[in-house]
Amino acid sequence: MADDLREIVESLKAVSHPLRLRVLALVGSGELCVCQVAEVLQVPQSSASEALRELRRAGFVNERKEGRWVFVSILSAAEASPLLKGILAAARGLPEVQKDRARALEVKALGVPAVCCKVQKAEASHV
Amino acid sequence: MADDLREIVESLKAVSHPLRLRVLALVGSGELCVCQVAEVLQVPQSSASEALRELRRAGFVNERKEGRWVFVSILSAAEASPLLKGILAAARGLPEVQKDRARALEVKALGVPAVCCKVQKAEASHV
DNA sequence: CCAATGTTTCGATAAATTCCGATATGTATT
DNA sequence: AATACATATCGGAATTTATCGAAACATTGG
Repeated sequence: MADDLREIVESLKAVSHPLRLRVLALVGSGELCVCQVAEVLQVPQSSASEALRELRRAGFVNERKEGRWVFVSILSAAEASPLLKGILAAARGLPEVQKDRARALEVKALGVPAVCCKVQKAEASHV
Repeated sequence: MADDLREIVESLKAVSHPLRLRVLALVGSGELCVCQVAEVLQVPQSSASEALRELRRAGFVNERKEGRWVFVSILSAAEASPLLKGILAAARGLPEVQKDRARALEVKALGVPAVCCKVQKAEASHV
């Protein structure tokens, strides 16, 4: 994938961040839309969006648009790379990541529309 | 090794840096002393030392003192971790890293004392 | 003890990153 | 067209990081 030092450094920078690493690990366990990511991780929607943008630039994930929703998943080309494998393997064992995954199951069960409305409400009542 | 999100993020930050990644890859191909690292990578000795400190804090390398020299190598406990394996695998393919390794062979052939004196001289003539 | 030398830490400025509310963009629905 | 809604981007103050010469520290050998 990346055959240049700078590119790999940029990719590493992308995951050298608590939220972005959690997002990557979360997406690594299955496709999600942006609002689901924001809801699962309990962060502002703009933060989720920015985290995903960086992960996209790093070449780790890709997006699939469906109407106004954007679904994100691990880029299959990257899935084979030793680097991503190592990162995901390291992340999988973390308690925080496991909790996020459990929460993702609940959120997925609700369906996308319900979740996204919930996010909107959370934003509004955020003071 | 690291069983906490923050620790892994700190480890990733340590290698999200051109010089530090090069240093890690270099040490990954065999033990070197600090002055050799500085000479191979053509950086000030203090930069090499700082890079190694971060890699040590990240749990990737350890040191072995021999007189006034400090030899650094990959921490054997870390060598087994998927994360480090992935990082080293990704780095190995980079042209810059391969050049560094070729240069390391030359520098190693000179022996430690000759190299370290050379570094001193380079510093002095650095204007 | 003193000088030489390898390494580490400090200092200080410049540059990059983080964070999230506000705003903009694009897409469906009516 | 107008509204609603999901996502993306912007602004910009606060925090962190990078860099490397200078100075401090540690070890060896006279």
